[in-house]
Amino acid sequence: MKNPIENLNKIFDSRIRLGIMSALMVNDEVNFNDLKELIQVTDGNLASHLKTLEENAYVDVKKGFIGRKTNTTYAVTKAGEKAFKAHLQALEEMIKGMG
Amino acid sequence: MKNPIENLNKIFDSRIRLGIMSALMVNDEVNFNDLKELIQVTDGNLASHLKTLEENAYVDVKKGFIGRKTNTTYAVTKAGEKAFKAHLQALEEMIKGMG
DNA sequence: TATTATTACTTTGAATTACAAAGTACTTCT
DNA sequence: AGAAGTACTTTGTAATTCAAAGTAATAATA
Repeated sequence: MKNPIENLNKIFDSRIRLGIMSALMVNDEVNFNDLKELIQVTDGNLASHLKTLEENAYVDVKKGFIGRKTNTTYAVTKAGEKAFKAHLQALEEMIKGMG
Repeated sequence: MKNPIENLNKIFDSRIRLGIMSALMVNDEVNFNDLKELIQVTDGNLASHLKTLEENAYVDVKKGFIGRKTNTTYAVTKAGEKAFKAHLQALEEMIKGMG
């Protein structure tokens, strides 16, 4: 038997970061408030998890406008997509290893 | 879009507890040292994560012997199996939600 | 024009969690 | 007798997580 968790990415241990990534994998971009609504976190908390993802270059920020209102949207980077897919792969292997 | 993480079990956010559960799902029972080897944790750390799982009634302890040596083995409970399967289900739904 | 609201944060502080290391009790092997 | 193994518990620290409050900029409302 081999270590079932060695290929899991520590960044994605956090359910909130998992949720963010999974939302960003589906949609080309998602704005701050929609993410907040979706994942049910406080804005401060969301901002700090997004920051962690940004620091790891898994997520990009795009500051824009809807009409005249500020609208910050987030999107996964290539690296983020790759890392997340690898994590899912590791999860699948862990589950498969369970026959 | 619905919250992708609401059905994830918080107990299984921890990679180590995930690893323990996944090892116990495959094998009817696994002893302390094999788990330690497999998951690569210190014994104190392993013991405390096992305790968390025991407290949640996801895991049972069986104290026995191999010859004359003490041998403590761990096994998933019915409840643990159910909870873990539900968690995996939630993960799968999260991934599937990603098309 | 004043004020209230909204967006997207940052900062602060507290609580929780995780971890390694050391200590313990019991047994077994040499 | 002494060393080693098993399965812990305890201790202390570090890291993580979180809510709440504060902030700055703009926009909507009265």
